[in-house]
Amino acid sequence: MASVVDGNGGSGGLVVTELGHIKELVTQLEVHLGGSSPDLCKQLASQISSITERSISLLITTSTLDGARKRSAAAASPLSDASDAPFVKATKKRKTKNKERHEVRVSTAGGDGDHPADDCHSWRKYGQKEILGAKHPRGYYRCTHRHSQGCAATKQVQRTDEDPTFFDVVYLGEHTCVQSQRASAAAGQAAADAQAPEYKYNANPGASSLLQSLTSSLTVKAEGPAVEPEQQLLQGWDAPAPFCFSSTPATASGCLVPERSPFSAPSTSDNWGVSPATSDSNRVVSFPPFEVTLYRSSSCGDDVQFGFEEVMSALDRPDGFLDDLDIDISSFFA
DNA sequence: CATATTTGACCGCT
DNA sequence: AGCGGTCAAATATG
Repeated sequence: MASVVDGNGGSGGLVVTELGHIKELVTQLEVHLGGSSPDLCKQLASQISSITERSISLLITTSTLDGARKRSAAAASPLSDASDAPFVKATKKRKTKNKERHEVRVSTAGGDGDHPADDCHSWRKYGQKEILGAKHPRGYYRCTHRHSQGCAATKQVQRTDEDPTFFDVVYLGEHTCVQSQRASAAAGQAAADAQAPEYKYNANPGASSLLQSLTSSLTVKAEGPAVEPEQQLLQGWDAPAPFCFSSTPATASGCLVPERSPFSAPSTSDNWGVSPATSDSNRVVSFPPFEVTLYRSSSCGDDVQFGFEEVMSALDRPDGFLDDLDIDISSFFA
């Protein structure tokens, strides 16, 4: 359930990955420290800070949520941990049934301080509960189109105990709706949905679909063993990476909202359409997290268009970065 | 008036 | 029995 693509079946490896990323950023920072781009240094420092924060969050989450879960399934085989089948014995019925469950921790940045940033979906609150042992109540939301379109997606939002500026958001179920009635910030999303409905699940269509394209149309050297399709659905949630990837976009739902994003310019989802010819190389891997931050809710549905240079520049990576990752980008930037 | 939120009641699971 | 999740009537909002 709480699976990540780190080859360890747990978040420990992820934290290591994050720490590696931090180290890499520190190295970059050292290089640029005496340089002529204080802004870059600032950005690097900010990235380091944010990744560190995520790592801490991850460790906290691991020791609470995962810990509780693992305690309840203590007898389960460690190897089966990553498949969503810890209930081998009691497969009859669970309260959460077969709903996909994805957890993310988001800050109020991009939101209004009382709510996490908009995730480009219309939610309607249907309940609130005081949760035992938690300082803050949990809000229950379902998709606005539950009745009109039978969309069964729900989410639970709860302010974290540790840091009131952060929320734990749990998405349950998949969106089956086409959000053509979304009136607010995502006005442009409707058209995008019509043409590329698989992207409607992404919090940041431009950034997410870019990386979706990257991960689905490119051959990437994985850090760990190849991921099974079922596991692909789960990664990116318990993971602190700012994106979730999926080679099966139609089943991905509710990506974490990146807090800061260089993708502030408009773009169309279909500009980043996945090449059908590359569907056989759709292995999803755990990227060294692209530091894409500063997501604004107002960018939901915005059309963004940029080229490779801009992307790499925005990602603050050298052009050869992808080469280092053994990524074949030839078919991507046509 | 239509739609969204609040909130106590209800229900199923452990 | 207690807890978490959902329902639905009352209320609020535009």
